[in-house]
Amino acid sequence: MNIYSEDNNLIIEDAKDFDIADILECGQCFHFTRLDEHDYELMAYGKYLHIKQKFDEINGKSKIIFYNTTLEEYNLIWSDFFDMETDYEAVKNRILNSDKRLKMAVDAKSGIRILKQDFFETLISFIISQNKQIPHIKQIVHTISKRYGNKIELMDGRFVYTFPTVERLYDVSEDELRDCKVGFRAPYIKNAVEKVYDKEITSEKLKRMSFNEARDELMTIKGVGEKVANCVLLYGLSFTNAFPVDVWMKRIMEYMYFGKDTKKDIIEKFAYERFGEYAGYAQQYLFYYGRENGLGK
DNA sequence: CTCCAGGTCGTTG
DNA sequence: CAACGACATGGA
Repeated sequence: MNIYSEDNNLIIEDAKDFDIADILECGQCFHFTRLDEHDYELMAYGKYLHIKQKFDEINGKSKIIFYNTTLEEYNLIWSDFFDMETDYEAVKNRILNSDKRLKMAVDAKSGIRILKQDFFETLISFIISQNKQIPHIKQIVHTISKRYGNKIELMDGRFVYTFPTVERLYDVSEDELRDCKVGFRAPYIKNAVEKVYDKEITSEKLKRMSFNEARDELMTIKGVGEKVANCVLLYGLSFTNAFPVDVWMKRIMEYMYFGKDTKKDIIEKFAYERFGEYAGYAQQYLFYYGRENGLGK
């Protein structure tokens, strides 16, 4: 991997196990827009990023362009956000040692990385996600950001909006939330915002807890069950053993391992026994691959 | 029109 | 505990 600056842009050449489309489209985040093939803009940690990846047809190597980004900003935010310190070749080896049957999924979606997203944004986003399709979730996250986030003016004159802080959302009423089309989730969001605002729940405290303690703590929030808690643990708190089981993962795991209707907590336990600390990564390859290929119908 | 979506809650058996 | 309907909203 080779990093350098060029015309206000930051360039990374030969990044291993990195595909910006896989990373953003695999269902772990919602606050981004696809501009073109491997060309995206996204918001995270109060920043806007336009990122584009070009692949060399012959050797398969790529060049990633972080537009208008300094090395300082990359080191401060994007390196962590994109989990650049993790060796995904080692991750894949561990997963495949646990089960060779994931080879199809891992090979097909080999550019996935588990983003280290902001805890609060991840919590609210996945409360919204329940019983909704991904395009709807994205739409609602964009609406909430546009109404209550910070406005950033881009160099071309366009405006983009960061996800709001907990302090800003604290002043937003349930009716105003409903007007963002969150429906019956409005009181759930309210409850989550209050607990985080009051510092009853903080990412620092959760990160110091064991996996089970942190999950139980998250589930004290109304509207946060096992699945949403697992998503927050995996995407927003770096608990890589979290294994969210939604309708898709249930279908996929039943198709691959059980062959019959199986309860979600049995599936989750099975995954942890098989993949251990790497269960979260395994889940992401399976979810994205299985969903795209309709595994388990 | 009916069915379902990266679920969870409250209520019954 | 396990099972089941309700819950907003929008797209197929």
